[in-house]
Amino acid sequence: MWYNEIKKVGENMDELKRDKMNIYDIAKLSGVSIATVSRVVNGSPNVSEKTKEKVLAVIKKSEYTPNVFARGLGLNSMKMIGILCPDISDLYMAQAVSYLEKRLHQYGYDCILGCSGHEQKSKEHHTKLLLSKRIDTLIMVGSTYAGIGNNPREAEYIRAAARQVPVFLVNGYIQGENIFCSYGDDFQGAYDITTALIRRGKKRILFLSDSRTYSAEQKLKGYEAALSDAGYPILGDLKFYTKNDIHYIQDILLAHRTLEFDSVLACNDSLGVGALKYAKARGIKVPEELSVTGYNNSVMSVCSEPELTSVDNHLEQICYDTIENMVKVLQGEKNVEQNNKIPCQIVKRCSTDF
Amino acid sequence: MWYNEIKKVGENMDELKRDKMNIYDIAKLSGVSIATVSRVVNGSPNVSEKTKEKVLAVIKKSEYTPNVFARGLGLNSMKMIGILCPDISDLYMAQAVSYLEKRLHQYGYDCILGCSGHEQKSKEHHTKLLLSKRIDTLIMVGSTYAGIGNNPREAEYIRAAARQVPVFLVNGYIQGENIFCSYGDDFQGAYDITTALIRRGKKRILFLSDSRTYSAEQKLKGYEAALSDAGYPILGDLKFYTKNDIHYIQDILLAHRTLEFDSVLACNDSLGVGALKYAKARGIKVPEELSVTGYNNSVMSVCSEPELTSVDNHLEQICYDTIENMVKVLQGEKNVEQNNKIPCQIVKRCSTDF
DNA sequence: AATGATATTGTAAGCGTTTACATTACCATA
DNA sequence: TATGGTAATGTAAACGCTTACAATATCATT
Repeated sequence: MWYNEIKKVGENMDELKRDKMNIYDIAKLSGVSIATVSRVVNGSPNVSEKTKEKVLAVIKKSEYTPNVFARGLGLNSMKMIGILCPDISDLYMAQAVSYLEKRLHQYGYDCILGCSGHEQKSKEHHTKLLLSKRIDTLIMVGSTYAGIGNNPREAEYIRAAARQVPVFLVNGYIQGENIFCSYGDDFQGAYDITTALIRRGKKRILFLSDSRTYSAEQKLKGYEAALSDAGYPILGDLKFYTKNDIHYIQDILLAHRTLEFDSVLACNDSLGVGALKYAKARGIKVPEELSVTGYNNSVMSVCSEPELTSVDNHLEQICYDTIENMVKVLQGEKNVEQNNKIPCQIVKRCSTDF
Repeated sequence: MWYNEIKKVGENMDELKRDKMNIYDIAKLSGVSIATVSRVVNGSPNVSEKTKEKVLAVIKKSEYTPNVFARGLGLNSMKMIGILCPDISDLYMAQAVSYLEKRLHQYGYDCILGCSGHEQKSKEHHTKLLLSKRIDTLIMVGSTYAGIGNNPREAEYIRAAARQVPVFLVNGYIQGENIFCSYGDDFQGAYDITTALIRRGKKRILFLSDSRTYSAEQKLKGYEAALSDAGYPILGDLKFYTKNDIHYIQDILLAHRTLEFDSVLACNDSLGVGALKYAKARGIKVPEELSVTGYNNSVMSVCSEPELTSVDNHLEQICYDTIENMVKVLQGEKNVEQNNKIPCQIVKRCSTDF
């Protein structure tokens, strides 16, 4: 065998431990062929009990770990999932990645993380990089810009990625072959919040958002639908777009003195906290004079004073479903749900009086 | 060549695009050998300009991507860094991972993320998993339990890992061969905060912590040193250990009615916010009657009311240094700093009167 | 035109697995 | 004891790259 001529393998196991062992070493030490070692390692049933024990003993003693690169070459998979996340320092996305990783791990997958930032170019670049690592599937965290023609390019590159591996969107929504979405029903969430505010007699609800993502658009639609259903007008000046920075929000609201509103529906908790800061700065009492609601039910909503009424969109469930679907797809199951919408739930705290 | 007999490769490139191309396909299409293709792909200087262009054109047209598994096999590296993070949903660690990933990416490395939780067993398990993926180095985020004999086992398994690949601790501290630490000088941070409180006449400073990590121990020592230097006694009942949960902290402090303190030095912002909630619940005015300081300067410190004075320990710098050191080590540089301590800085906000 | 140096390209071994297929061992049955 | 079937094991090709070394091309000198 060419192999033995290259590596002069001694008989003494202690001596061997120095270098990384390979399957030939194990085979030799246990007196079987590499095929048998491979079978043992991979839990094949076609190995006699005696042989299995013998090989396992050697493996244990020699601290052998199969080379994942070689295995990857043979199987064309390393059981690696790519996770693309615009910003892992964002509380919500970090939470998502945490849930995803946990579940992936339970299924024996590892994840390689790409933090792309929010720019289109950069997202595409990171996607390419992840794909070049021969990941088994790609999970994209965070809402997509697939609103009314807002960013047609995003849909395109995601569909392109889906031609290579199954793509799973966490809180994104794009339809296409090999694309699977799981997301919170933000239309309903915003509808419910708006309705609750209306019931408490609010007339001018400020819709506070920082982006034009699919998720944000759904919230907007829910907000508008609730207003319509209550027979209220939809006012353009009450749709307020700003930067996601607490103090910036405070300042910009302070600057718009003429803008009148009796409540704020913020599209995330950070925006909600910004609104609270504004109220504090102007000496407006919350919730007596102003109701404020956040969104996502993050830890921020519980840091503020008063604590922020928010919407829990069951991120854990979303992530869980994502991985379940992924496993199904990888197992070749047909007819996996491509459009998994999960209901939201209002979490009442002290920034509202309902 | 055996190869051509297996895959009947047509001359028409469009026809080829169906399956993934490999280096033989590219070689054939460009009329060169695979060695030359490899050289072009890896930017070797020993290729004529003409050939390079020709090959690159084919590569582009055929959308060829080198197989990372095969490359990994040959080079015994996939340019992959393992990041072990106890809890990626923790703001501080998520921020760290974000910084690390960004910098790694600039150096052409990808990172595979393992979220281990805080338990020893689980950490060891995840470490093994990461190592089995043949990562180039291992980065461990979060403080280690290497305090005064608190968890001797942790040091052991980290040293074991360091026998396989270089290990980099972000905010951890363990000495050993092949182990490189970068961390904030929390002794100094706590010392400075404590001194500032003392200067404002505080007599009974509550030291609020949730763990016995190296970092927490350093803070404790800084706190005690500052007290000593000011000629103050170190009182056991003022060292308060609790769970890291805002409402739990509020409740437990409320329950300890007899415990008197005029200021709180919290070991992280979450604990600090808990203390603020406690003050609010008891109607104690902050900062007039009670000063509260947090630690880490996270977004939480700016959500609360009043906003929390905190300590910025320059996480970005820590992460940056970590990667710089890592690259040096991988380049075979000798004498890389194994003990990189970075100064902290107080960020004054409204929860203190200094 | 022959020579030698250098630039460019090619050949084939090696990386460590998996697995189809071939071979051998084992055992019950005729 | 021969026979056939099954269980266990082994052999060798295949995965797609890198790279040492060999071979050839190129070109300026003599």
